[in-house]
Amino acid sequence: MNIGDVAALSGLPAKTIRYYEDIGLVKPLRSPNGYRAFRESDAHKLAFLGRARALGFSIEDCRNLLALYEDEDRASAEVKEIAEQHLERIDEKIAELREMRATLAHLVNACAGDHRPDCPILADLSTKTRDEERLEKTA
Amino acid sequence: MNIGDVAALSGLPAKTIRYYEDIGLVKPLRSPNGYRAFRESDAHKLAFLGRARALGFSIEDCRNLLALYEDEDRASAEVKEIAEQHLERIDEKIAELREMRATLAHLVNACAGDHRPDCPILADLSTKTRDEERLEKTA
DNA sequence: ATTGACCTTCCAGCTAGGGGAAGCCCTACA
DNA sequence: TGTAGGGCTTCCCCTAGCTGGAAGGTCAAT
Repeated sequence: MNIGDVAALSGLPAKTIRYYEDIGLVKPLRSPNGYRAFRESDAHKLAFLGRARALGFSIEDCRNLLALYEDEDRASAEVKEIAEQHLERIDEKIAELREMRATLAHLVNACAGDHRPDCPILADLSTKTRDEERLEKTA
Repeated sequence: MNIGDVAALSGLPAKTIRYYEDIGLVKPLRSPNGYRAFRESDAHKLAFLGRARALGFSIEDCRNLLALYEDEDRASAEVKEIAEQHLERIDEKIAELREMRATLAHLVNACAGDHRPDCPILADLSTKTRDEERLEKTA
Protein backbone atom coordinates (compact mmCIF):
# COMPACT_ATOMS: atom_id res chain seq x y z
CA MET A 1 0.00 0.00 0.00
CA ASN A 2 1.16 3.50 -0.77
CA ILE A 3 0.72 6.37 1.62
CA GLY A 4 -2.45 7.55 -0.10
CA ASP A 5 -4.09 4.20 0.50
CA VAL A 6 -3.35 4.09 4.22
CA ALA A 7 -4.35 7.72 4.46
CA ALA A 8 -7.75 6.84 3.04
CA LEU A 9 -8.03 3.76 5.25
CA SER A 10 -6.97 5.43 8.47
CA GLY A 11 -8.50 8.81 7.83
CA LEU A 12 -5.16 10.47 8.60
CA PRO A 13 -3.58 13.00 6.22
CA ALA A 14 -0.49 11.75 4.39
CA LYS A 15 1.50 14.53 6.02
CA THR A 16 0.57 13.22 9.44
CA ILE A 17 1.57 9.69 8.50
CA ARG A 18 4.98 10.89 7.34
CA TYR A 19 5.31 12.75 10.59
CA TYR A 20 4.44 9.60 12.54
CA GLU A 21 7.17 7.78 10.69
CA ASP A 22 9.58 10.62 11.48
CA ILE A 23 8.97 10.25 15.20
CA GLY A 24 9.08 6.48 15.03
CA LEU A 25 5.45 5.53 15.56
CA VAL A 26 5.29 3.50 12.35
CA LYS A 27 8.07 1.96 10.32
CA PRO A 28 6.81 1.22 6.82
CA LEU A 29 9.04 -0.61 4.34
CA ARG A 30 10.25 1.02 1.15
CA SER A 31 9.50 0.02 -2.43
CA PRO A 32 12.36 0.02 -4.94
CA ASN A 33 11.07 3.33 -6.29
CA GLY A 34 11.47 4.97 -2.87
CA TYR A 35 7.79 5.01 -2.04
CA ARG A 36 6.76 3.97 1.45
CA ALA A 37 5.29 0.47 1.42
CA PHE A 38 2.76 -0.03 4.19
CA ARG A 39 1.77 -3.48 5.41
CA GLU A 40 -1.63 -4.38 6.81
CA SER A 41 -0.15 -4.10 10.28
CA ASP A 42 1.01 -0.54 9.55
CA ALA A 43 -2.45 0.43 8.38
CA HIS A 44 -3.86 -1.09 11.52
CA LYS A 45 -1.46 0.83 13.72
CA LEU A 46 -2.29 4.08 12.00
CA ALA A 47 -5.99 3.53 12.54
CA PHE A 48 -5.22 2.79 16.17
CA LEU A 49 -3.27 6.03 16.42
CA GLY A 50 -6.03 8.01 14.79
CA ARG A 51 -8.54 6.76 17.30
CA ALA A 52 -6.26 7.29 20.27
CA ARG A 53 -5.52 10.85 19.12
CA ALA A 54 -9.24 11.46 18.65
CA LEU A 55 -9.66 10.56 22.31
CA GLY A 56 -7.13 13.24 23.10
CA PHE A 57 -4.19 11.03 24.06
CA SER A 58 -0.83 12.74 23.58
CA ILE A 59 1.66 11.35 21.12
CA GLU A 60 3.71 9.97 24.00
CA ASP A 61 0.61 8.29 25.42
CA CYS A 62 -0.02 6.86 21.98
CA ARG A 63 3.50 5.53 21.81
CA ASN A 64 3.01 3.76 25.12
CA LEU A 65 -0.43 2.47 24.24
CA LEU A 66 0.90 1.12 20.97
CA ALA A 67 3.72 -0.66 22.78
CA LEU A 68 1.23 -2.22 25.17
CA TYR A 69 -1.01 -3.12 22.28
CA GLU A 70 1.83 -5.03 20.69
CA ASP A 71 2.89 -6.69 23.92
CA GLU A 72 0.92 -9.89 24.34
CA ASP A 73 2.02 -10.14 27.95
CA ARG A 74 0.86 -6.70 29.02
CA ALA A 75 -1.20 -6.20 32.15
CA SER A 76 -4.44 -4.35 31.50
CA ALA A 77 -3.63 -2.33 34.62
CA GLU A 78 -0.93 -0.51 32.68
CA VAL A 79 -3.35 0.53 30.00
CA LYS A 80 -5.93 1.56 32.52
CA GLU A 81 -3.37 3.68 34.35
CA ILE A 82 -2.62 5.69 31.21
CA ALA A 83 -6.29 6.12 30.44
CA GLU A 84 -7.11 7.18 33.98
CA GLN A 85 -4.41 9.81 34.01
CA HIS A 86 -5.68 11.13 30.73
CA LEU A 87 -9.17 11.22 32.14
CA GLU A 88 -7.91 13.33 35.02
CA ARG A 89 -6.23 15.76 32.66
CA ILE A 90 -9.45 16.07 30.73
CA ASP A 91 -11.38 16.78 33.89
CA GLU A 92 -8.91 19.49 34.87
CA LYS A 93 -9.19 21.07 31.47
CA ILE A 94 -12.97 21.03 31.58
CA ALA A 95 -12.95 22.63 35.02
CA GLU A 96 -10.60 25.35 33.82
CA LEU A 97 -12.72 26.09 30.78
CA ARG A 98 -15.85 26.19 32.84
CA GLU A 99 -14.35 28.80 35.12
CA MET A 100 -13.40 30.93 32.14
CA ARG A 101 -16.81 30.44 30.69
CA ALA A 102 -18.54 31.55 33.87
CA THR A 103 -16.55 34.77 34.17
CA LEU A 104 -16.86 35.53 30.50
CA ALA A 105 -20.58 34.85 30.35
CA HIS A 106 -21.08 37.15 33.29
CA LEU A 107 -19.21 39.95 31.55
CA VAL A 108 -20.89 39.43 28.20
CA ASN A 109 -24.20 39.57 29.94
CA ALA A 110 -23.36 42.85 31.59
CA CYS A 111 -22.28 44.51 28.34
CA ALA A 112 -24.87 46.50 26.46
CA GLY A 113 -23.24 45.82 23.12
CA ASP A 114 -24.38 49.02 21.50
CA HIS A 115 -22.74 52.06 19.94
CA ARG A 116 -21.68 53.56 23.26
CA PRO A 117 -18.09 53.14 24.48
CA ASP A 118 -18.92 52.10 28.04
CA CYS A 119 -18.05 48.44 28.39
CA PRO A 120 -17.96 46.32 31.54
CA ILE A 121 -15.76 43.79 29.77
CA LEU A 122 -12.98 46.28 29.16
CA ALA A 123 -13.55 47.78 32.58
CA ASP A 124 -13.04 44.41 34.18
CA LEU A 125 -9.92 43.61 32.18
CA SER A 126 -8.39 46.98 32.91
CA THR A 127 -9.06 47.51 36.57
CA LYS A 128 -9.46 44.25 38.38
CA THR A 129 -6.78 43.51 40.94
CA ARG A 130 -5.95 40.24 42.53
CA ASP A 131 -7.70 41.25 45.73
CA GLU A 132 -10.82 42.11 43.86
CA GLU A 133 -10.71 38.75 42.11
CA ARG A 134 -10.56 37.08 45.48
CA LEU A 135 -13.52 39.08 46.73
CA GLU A 136 -15.42 38.29 43.59
CA LYS A 137 -15.01 34.58 44.17
CA THR A 138 -16.30 34.70 47.71
CA ALA A 139 -19.23 36.87 46.65
CA MET B 1 10.38 50.95 35.55
CA ASN B 2 12.61 48.08 34.49
CA ILE B 3 11.26 44.82 33.17
CA GLY B 4 11.52 43.14 36.57
CA ASP B 5 9.26 45.75 38.09
CA VAL B 6 6.50 45.40 35.54
CA ALA B 7 6.87 41.63 35.72
CA ALA B 8 6.18 41.79 39.44
CA LEU B 9 3.31 44.23 38.95
CA SER B 10 1.62 42.37 36.12
CA GLY B 11 2.41 38.86 37.24
CA LEU B 12 3.83 38.08 33.81
CA PRO B 13 7.30 36.53 33.39
CA ALA B 14 9.93 38.87 31.94
CA LYS B 15 10.28 36.48 29.00
CA THR B 16 6.64 36.90 28.18
CA ILE B 17 6.89 40.67 28.35
CA ARG B 18 9.82 40.68 25.92
CA TYR B 19 7.79 38.44 23.65
CA TYR B 20 4.86 40.83 23.81
CA GLU B 21 7.17 43.63 22.77
CA ASP B 22 8.46 41.46 19.92
CA ILE B 23 4.99 41.00 18.54
CA GLY B 24 4.08 44.63 19.07
CA LEU B 25 1.65 44.42 21.96
CA VAL B 26 3.64 46.87 24.09
CA LYS B 27 6.20 49.44 23.05
CA PRO B 28 8.30 50.42 26.06
CA LEU B 29 10.87 53.20 25.76
CA ARG B 30 14.57 52.57 26.20
CA SER B 31 16.87 53.97 28.84
CA PRO B 32 20.31 55.22 27.75
CA ASN B 33 21.81 51.98 29.06
CA GLY B 34 19.64 49.92 26.71
CA TYR B 35 17.22 48.72 29.36
CA ARG B 36 13.53 48.78 28.56
CA ALA B 37 11.85 51.70 30.31
CA PHE B 38 8.19 50.98 31.04
CA ARG B 39 5.71 53.74 31.73
CA GLU B 40 2.67 53.42 33.94
CA SER B 41 0.58 52.95 30.85
CA ASP B 42 2.76 50.02 29.74
CA ALA B 43 2.39 48.35 33.11
CA HIS B 44 -1.34 48.86 32.86
CA LYS B 45 -1.47 47.33 29.40
CA LEU B 46 0.51 44.32 30.54
CA ALA B 47 -1.85 43.72 33.43
CA PHE B 48 -4.72 43.99 30.96
CA LEU B 49 -3.05 41.42 28.74
CA GLY B 50 -2.43 39.08 31.62
CA ARG B 51 -6.08 39.13 32.59
CA ALA B 52 -7.31 38.73 29.03
CA ARG B 53 -4.98 35.77 28.50
CA ALA B 54 -6.18 34.24 31.76
CA LEU B 55 -9.69 34.34 30.32
CA GLY B 56 -8.35 32.35 27.38
CA PHE B 57 -8.38 35.09 24.75
CA SER B 58 -5.89 34.47 21.96
CA ILE B 59 -3.05 36.89 21.38
CA GLU B 60 -4.87 38.26 18.35
CA ASP B 61 -8.02 38.77 20.41
CA CYS B 62 -5.88 40.55 22.98
CA ARG B 63 -4.44 42.79 20.31
CA ASN B 64 -7.94 43.76 19.21
CA LEU B 65 -9.22 44.19 22.74
CA LEU B 66 -6.27 46.40 23.56
CA ALA B 67 -6.93 48.55 20.50
CA LEU B 68 -10.56 48.94 21.52
CA TYR B 69 -9.50 49.67 25.07
CA GLU B 70 -7.37 52.55 23.81
CA ASP B 71 -10.03 53.84 21.44
CA GLU B 72 -12.23 56.26 23.34
CA ASP B 73 -14.77 56.16 20.52
CA ARG B 74 -15.22 52.41 20.44
CA ALA B 75 -18.64 50.83 20.42
CA SER B 76 -19.13 48.31 23.21
CA ALA B 77 -20.73 46.09 20.58
CA GLU B 78 -17.31 45.44 19.09
CA VAL B 79 -15.94 44.25 22.39
CA LYS B 80 -18.98 42.15 23.05
CA GLU B 81 -18.63 40.53 19.64
CA ILE B 82 -15.10 39.38 20.39
CA ALA B 83 -16.11 38.09 23.80
CA GLU B 84 -19.12 36.25 22.43
CA GLN B 85 -17.08 34.52 19.78
CA HIS B 86 -14.59 33.48 22.40
CA LEU B 87 -17.43 32.18 24.53
CA GLU B 88 -18.59 30.06 21.63
CA ARG B 89 -15.13 28.62 21.13
CA ILE B 90 -14.98 27.76 24.80
CA ASP B 91 -18.34 26.03 24.59
CA GLU B 92 -17.21 24.01 21.61
CA LYS B 93 -14.07 22.99 23.41
CA ILE B 94 -15.99 21.97 26.49
CA ALA B 95 -18.39 19.91 24.39
CA GLU B 96 -15.51 18.19 22.64
CA LEU B 97 -13.79 17.38 25.92
CA ARG B 98 -16.99 16.07 27.40
CA GLU B 99 -17.43 13.68 24.51
CA MET B 100 -13.90 12.41 24.95
CA ARG B 101 -14.48 12.13 28.65
CA ALA B 102 -17.64 10.10 28.20
CA THR B 103 -16.04 7.59 25.84
CA LEU B 104 -12.94 7.32 27.92
CA ALA B 105 -14.79 6.92 31.21
CA HIS B 106 -16.84 4.16 29.67
CA LEU B 107 -13.71 2.32 28.58
CA VAL B 108 -11.87 2.82 31.83
CA ASN B 109 -14.88 1.46 33.63
CA ALA B 110 -14.94 -1.64 31.49
CA CYS B 111 -11.26 -2.42 32.04
CA ALA B 112 -10.39 -4.79 34.85
CA GLY B 113 -7.02 -3.17 35.38
CA ASP B 114 -5.33 -6.29 36.64
CA HIS B 115 -2.40 -8.48 35.59
CA ARG B 116 -4.26 -10.06 32.68
CA PRO B 117 -3.68 -8.81 29.15
CA ASP B 118 -7.33 -8.57 28.12
CA CYS B 119 -8.21 -4.93 27.83
CA PRO B 120 -11.38 -3.33 26.45
CA ILE B 121 -9.55 -0.05 26.01
CA LEU B 122 -7.02 -1.50 23.59
CA ALA B 123 -9.74 -3.59 21.99
CA ASP B 124 -11.74 -0.49 21.29
CA LEU B 125 -8.82 1.46 19.92
CA SER B 126 -7.76 -1.37 17.66
CA THR B 127 -11.01 -2.59 16.20
CA LYS B 128 -13.59 0.14 16.14
CA THR B 129 -14.61 1.31 12.70
CA ARG B 130 -16.42 4.44 11.75
CA ASP B 131 -19.65 2.51 11.27
CA GLU B 132 -19.36 1.03 14.71
CA GLU B 133 -18.77 4.48 16.16
CA ARG B 134 -21.94 5.64 14.52
CA LEU B 135 -23.87 2.71 15.96
CA GLU B 136 -22.40 3.34 19.36
CA LYS B 137 -23.65 6.90 19.34
CA THR B 138 -27.20 5.95 18.50
CA ALA B 139 -27.18 3.21 21.14
C1' DA C 1 5.53 12.57 -25.63
C1' DT C 2 3.09 14.65 -22.36
C1' DT C 3 -0.30 15.42 -18.96
C1' DG C 4 -1.77 14.81 -14.24
C1' DA C 5 -1.91 12.36 -10.11
C1' DC C 6 0.91 10.48 -7.02
C1' DC C 7 5.12 10.20 -4.40
C1' DT C 8 9.76 12.00 -2.32
C1' DT C 9 12.66 15.29 0.69
C1' DC C 10 13.46 19.58 2.84
C1' DC C 11 12.34 24.03 4.81
C1' DA C 12 9.31 27.23 7.10
C1' DG C 13 5.69 28.35 10.04
C1' DC C 14 1.79 28.05 13.38
C1' DT C 15 0.68 29.15 19.40
C1' DA C 16 2.62 31.24 23.15
C1' DG C 17 6.13 31.38 25.06
C1' DG C 18 10.54 28.61 27.98
C1' DG C 19 15.58 27.59 28.57
C1' DG C 20 19.95 28.84 28.47
C1' DA C 21 24.40 31.04 26.74
C1' DA C 22 27.34 35.05 26.28
C1' DG C 23 27.91 39.37 27.58
C1' DC C 24 26.67 44.37 29.51
C1' DC C 25 25.28 47.30 33.59
C1' DC C 26 24.84 48.70 38.27
C1' DT C 27 25.30 48.52 43.16
C1' DA C 28 27.45 47.06 47.38
C1' DC C 29 31.04 45.85 50.07
C1' DA C 30 35.94 45.05 51.41
C1' DT D 1 39.73 49.97 43.44
C1' DG D 2 38.48 45.36 42.58
C1' DT D 3 35.07 42.05 42.61
C1' DA D 4 30.80 39.54 43.55
C1' DG D 5 25.93 39.43 42.77
C1' DG D 6 21.92 40.36 40.53
C1' DG D 7 19.47 42.30 36.76
C1' DC D 8 19.40 43.39 32.09
C1' DT D 9 20.42 42.62 26.90
C1' DT D 10 20.25 39.80 22.46
C1' DC D 11 20.41 35.41 20.23
C1' DC D 12 19.09 31.00 19.07
C1' DC D 13 17.02 26.59 19.87
C1' DC D 14 13.07 23.84 21.91
C1' DT D 15 8.28 22.46 22.91
C1' DA D 16 3.31 19.65 20.30
C1' DG D 17 1.47 18.20 16.46
C1' DC D 18 1.16 18.96 12.77
C1' DT D 19 0.33 21.96 7.95
C1' DG D 20 1.78 24.27 3.73
C1' DG D 21 4.69 24.80 -0.03
C1' DA D 22 8.71 24.27 -3.24
C1' DA D 23 11.44 21.39 -6.20
C1' DG D 24 11.70 17.29 -8.16
C1' DG D 25 11.10 11.87 -9.17
C1' DT D 26 7.49 8.05 -10.68
C1' DC D 27 3.69 6.03 -12.83
C1' DA D 28 -0.53 5.17 -15.66
C1' DA D 29 -3.09 6.82 -19.37
C1' DT D 30 -3.70 9.26 -23.54
